[in-house]
Amino acid sequence: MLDRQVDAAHMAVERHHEVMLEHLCFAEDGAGACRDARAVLRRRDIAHRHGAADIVCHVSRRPTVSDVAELAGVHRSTAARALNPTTSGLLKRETVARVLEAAQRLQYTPNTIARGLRTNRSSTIGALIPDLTNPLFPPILRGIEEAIMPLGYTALIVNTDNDPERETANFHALLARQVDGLIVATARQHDPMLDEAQRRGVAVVLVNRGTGSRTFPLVAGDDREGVRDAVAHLVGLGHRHIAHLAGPSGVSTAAVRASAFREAVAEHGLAPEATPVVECHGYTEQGGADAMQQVMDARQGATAVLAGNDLIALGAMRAVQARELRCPQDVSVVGFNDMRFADALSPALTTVRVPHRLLGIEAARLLLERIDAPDTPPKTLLLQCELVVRDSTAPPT
Amino acid sequence: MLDRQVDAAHMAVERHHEVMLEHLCFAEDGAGACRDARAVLRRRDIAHRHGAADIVCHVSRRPTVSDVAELAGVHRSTAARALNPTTSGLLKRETVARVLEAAQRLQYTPNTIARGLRTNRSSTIGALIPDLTNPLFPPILRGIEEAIMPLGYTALIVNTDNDPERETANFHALLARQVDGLIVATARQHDPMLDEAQRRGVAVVLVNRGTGSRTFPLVAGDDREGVRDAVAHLVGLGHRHIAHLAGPSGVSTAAVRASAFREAVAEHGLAPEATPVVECHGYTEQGGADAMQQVMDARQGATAVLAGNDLIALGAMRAVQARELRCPQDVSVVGFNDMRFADALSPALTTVRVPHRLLGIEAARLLLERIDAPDTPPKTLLLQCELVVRDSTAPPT
DNA sequence: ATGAAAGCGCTAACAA
DNA sequence: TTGTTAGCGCTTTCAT
Repeated sequence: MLDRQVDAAHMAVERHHEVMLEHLCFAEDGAGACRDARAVLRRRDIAHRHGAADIVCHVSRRPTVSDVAELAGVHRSTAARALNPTTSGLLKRETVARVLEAAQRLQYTPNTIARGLRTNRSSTIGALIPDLTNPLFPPILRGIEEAIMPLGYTALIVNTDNDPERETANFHALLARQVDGLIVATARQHDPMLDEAQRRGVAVVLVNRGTGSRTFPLVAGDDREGVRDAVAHLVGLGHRHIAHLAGPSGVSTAAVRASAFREAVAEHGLAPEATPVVECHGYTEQGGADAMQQVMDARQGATAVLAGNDLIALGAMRAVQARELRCPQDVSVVGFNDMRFADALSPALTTVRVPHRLLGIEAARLLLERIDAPDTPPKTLLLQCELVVRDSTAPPT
Repeated sequence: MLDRQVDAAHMAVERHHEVMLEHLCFAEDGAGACRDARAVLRRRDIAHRHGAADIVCHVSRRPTVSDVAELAGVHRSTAARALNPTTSGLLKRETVARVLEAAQRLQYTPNTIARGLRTNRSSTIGALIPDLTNPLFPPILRGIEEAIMPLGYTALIVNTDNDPERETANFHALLARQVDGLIVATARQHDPMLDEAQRRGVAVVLVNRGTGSRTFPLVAGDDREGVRDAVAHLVGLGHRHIAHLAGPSGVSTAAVRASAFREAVAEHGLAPEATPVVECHGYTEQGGADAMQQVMDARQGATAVLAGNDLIALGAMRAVQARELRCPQDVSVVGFNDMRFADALSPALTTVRVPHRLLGIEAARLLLERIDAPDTPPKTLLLQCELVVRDSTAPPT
């Protein structure tokens, strides 16, 4: 039909097609009356004038394998086999061609949902993200997408706003959609949602943030190493009073970075009094600004701060500038993550780059592995970080 | 098992439960052998030691309505009715209670996919986004989510990278998942994907970017007004040579803003030679930097530029600084969007704020409307923009 | 107020 | 190589 051969056989099939489409209309209006009102509402009656015959046919619903089969003159299952690359080898070439052509004509697209019901797989994974507007997460999602799309998977992405209630609601929404697995960027040290996931036997991979236990695979940056590099950089510049503006407790990255900070400064022989750790109430600009106020109010002023992440660093720099102090001349600031625009801030932020896109890619890979083999012991993958020195750090004056 | 009350009735139910679970195991290993290998692989055999009875039961698959019904001692359809708030009114209170309790005990979650197959709705919408790492889009997605989640919808989000091939592939992946509708932020003036969507009768709402025709509803910022305000601001500061760094052609926002720019400068009596429009090759920093070079190379230097968006503005400011010129003293720069961190750039960017989150909310509302009533004529909704004056604009020197 | 039964679109074991 | 058949989990009409 694609190549317009004009022979009897062709004409016959052509007629068959029209009849079938008419049949579909009847099915819709007659026997199909059992469909619910919605379906009827959704139907769009697109009229095609068909050549000389001048027959108007209503394309009233999505074509199914059965429609394709009928048009191709084969059985439903044969059509299904032809449409599936893995099974199409079992069929005669000519049959496959005929079915494929029919599918094309009808603009057939398989119904993944129906397939999923049968095969018990949705080819969909869920991604739980604390906050999409935090520039840290989009690259992770890009990585995830990059890894899964070639394999026919799609990601359902949900925000949790660090709100346990939203988190559970979203979690259940994802489960109800039969996701094959979950990538979780919202993990807390003690996380009831993850306990439930464990109980239910859902495949889960954590990204960026971990939990207290080793229950799930985790892909994260090697924060410990990153902190060590950052502290070495500051000490190398001559700083002896360094504060750490830690992320909120309960989040693993905050805990790891804080503990790594204490270790690192100790290694350089700095006393705890000269290296205070202040907890921010969130991985936010405001959190950073508030914490920085405290540091500046303290008796023994720090000449440098290591922020728990770039947003905290930004808040800290603003707090510094608000007091008519200058960064880096009066206070050096180091961030964490190297989020987008870290290099466009004023001053350009010295920070520890975490390979977020790669985090996403590896997490997705691990998840797909786990979906196929749920009982392999959970791996932890720490990806290398890199200190990026820009303009927010300088020797103390 | 949850509340350890020890009375006869409870025990009875308890036994029933165990029997049922055992039954499930048998079904899995015996008659259930027709399940495919995957399903067997996925099953997790969690062993519970149950008190004194010491019975080990295997929770081998997700509970279904049938399981709930069996445990509650009612028919499948009764259980389904009880579980559905709209139909539970038809049942005796006590029956409903019994079913609900059974559901709770089994940790039952409905299978949205199976429901969708039956009802022809997936309660899922698709969102096509050019690039998630462009800070313009996350707030739109947040808005969408905010509007749809309370109604039980979830969003499948895909990136297209402005690549038509990826776009079509993703489009079909979404269709295959039976999305109820699509929110499209990737529209081009002439867009084959949208033509196909039109042919297939998919519910679509455009957000931020429109097309040449009025086929689909559109929610966008009132760019024309925003541009007018920006130009008035620059003229008010005394600028008489203003360049526009336009977005890439083919994208509606670029065309609208450019045309609005020409209108606005004409209204202020500025000659076309004094108000050149340079097209950037992308809504990117690099695009902005390259275009700014051209402007600075031109004979008649501009004292101010209106950028097509904030990324272009950022690129422009960098190009200015790279030539040892200063912004705003030598060149004033105005952006568009007021993306996140626009206020943290150096200098803080004067820009036109577009209410992105609201765009998302309204687009989602419109889409839900359209899903229920596909034949209403498409509306266009332009939301008000607001000029935010910061430090990147000043009188010419 | 509840049960019986059919069917959404697809796949896969079995049969021919 | 292809057809037959059953069933995934859910909803919904019809019957009781």
